[in-house]
Formats: sequence, structure tokens, C-alpha cells
Amino acid sequence: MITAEHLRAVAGWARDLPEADIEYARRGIVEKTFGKGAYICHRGDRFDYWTGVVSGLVRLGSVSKSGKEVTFAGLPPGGWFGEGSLIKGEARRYDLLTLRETRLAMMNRATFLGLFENSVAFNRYLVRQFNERLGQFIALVEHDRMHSTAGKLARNLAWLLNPVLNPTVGLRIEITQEELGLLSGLSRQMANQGLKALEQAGLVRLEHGGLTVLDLDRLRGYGDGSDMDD
DNA sequence: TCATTAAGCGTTG
DNA sequence: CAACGCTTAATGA
Repeated sequence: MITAEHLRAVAGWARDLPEADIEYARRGIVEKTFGKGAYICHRGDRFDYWTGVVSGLVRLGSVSKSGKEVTFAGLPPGGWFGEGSLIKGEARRYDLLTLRETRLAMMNRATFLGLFENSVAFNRYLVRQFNERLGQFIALVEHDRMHSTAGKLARNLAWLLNPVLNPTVGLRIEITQEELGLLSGLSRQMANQGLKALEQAGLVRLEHGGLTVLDLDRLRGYGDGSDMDD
């Protein structure tokens, strides 16, 4: 069990909830640590928790028919996921894999459904999250032809630091170039090369074991229209 | 053929 | 000690 204070620290959505709802949510959440490279659940599994990343990094993806690993999204600390499967009462449609040691907050299904039924603030949050995800998906289809490595990196970084989806991350994120590569479908070398290009463009500042985004808006739109360089 | 990658290794923070 | 940068041999479009 966790404290209300802790919940507010790791869950952006909790900050908008009235005290009674926070108390209710708090009682339905347990935390658990997963080792690096651990599967939280496989596609097809039942996993009856709504889940938030407290620390670490999770990759959401699946394996295509030809056996290729496909990444759909990376989940940094502050990201919550799984509401679709819970609401529909379905099995998971994606694999969830930790890229490094990761601590998860797990809300049981009954509690999640209780909030979903009764809390206006919680539903407002869910709608915002759905809407933001949809927007990202549309953007992905829209400029599908983002073949440059820097472009892929820029897109994935912008996703990770999306303030609506991951309100607690801020502009600085702890992530290695290798991990960023895994999320972007790039090797370590290419990730390094692409990141340096983004740094030269003045969009990010590279640090040891992490980076800071200097201009999230421009990062978002990187590769749109005119400049299609590498 | 040329670009990309995994693997290894020295350097760095 | 883990992240980074670089070299090299293998791989594959």
C-alpha cells in the first residue's frame, strides 16, 4: 500500500482528484519492482491492473508474424497504461517489456472500475489521455515517411516527453542512447548519430545517461515538410 | 557495392 | 560500473 503523497508524486492524474477519490485509489494500488528485460505481460495474457511507471522504462510493442519486434510506445516514469484492456475486459494486445529495472504501481481492476464509474475528475483525465493518444497516432500516420534516423528519434523523444501523457517527466529524461534506439527501432550507433544531429540542430542537450530537450515543439515537428536531412 | 549492425574494447563520467 | 565512442568483421538489401 502507498501513501496519498506518494501517489500524487508518481501519478499526474491523482493531482486533480478530490481527497476522497485519492484515498480510494490509494488503497487499491500496490507497487512491484521488475528486473531489467522482464516481461510484465505478454500479448494475449490477462493482466488485471491499471499500471503506472514509478521509475525505470517500459516498452510497449508486439512481435509481427515474421518475428520482428515492433515497438509502439515507450513508457517513462509518470506514464499510465492498460485502461483499454481493463474497460473492455479483454486480454492484453501488446507485450510489455522492461528495458531497465522498473518499479510499477498497479491498481486493481475493481478500484479502476470504481473510479471509472464514480469520479468525474478521473474520467476527465481518461478522456484527455485517449485524445492525446489518438492525436499521436494520427500524427504518426500523417508523416509516415519519416525515414531519417534523426526524425525517428525526434518523434520518439517527443512522445516520451509528452506533457499530457507523461506529466511528471519534465524536459529532462534519464535514458541511454541504446534504450532510445530500442524504442525507435535503431541500433546504438544510429541512435548516437541521430542524437548528435538533434543536438547540432539545437533541439536537445546530450548528457551522460540522459538528455534534456531544449525545444519540445520543434522536436515534435522535426522532419515536417522542408528539411528532410539526416 | 554500400550501408548498417553486433561485438569487442578503451575511455569517461 | 555503466554509458559512450570508436573499430572491425559480418550481414544484407
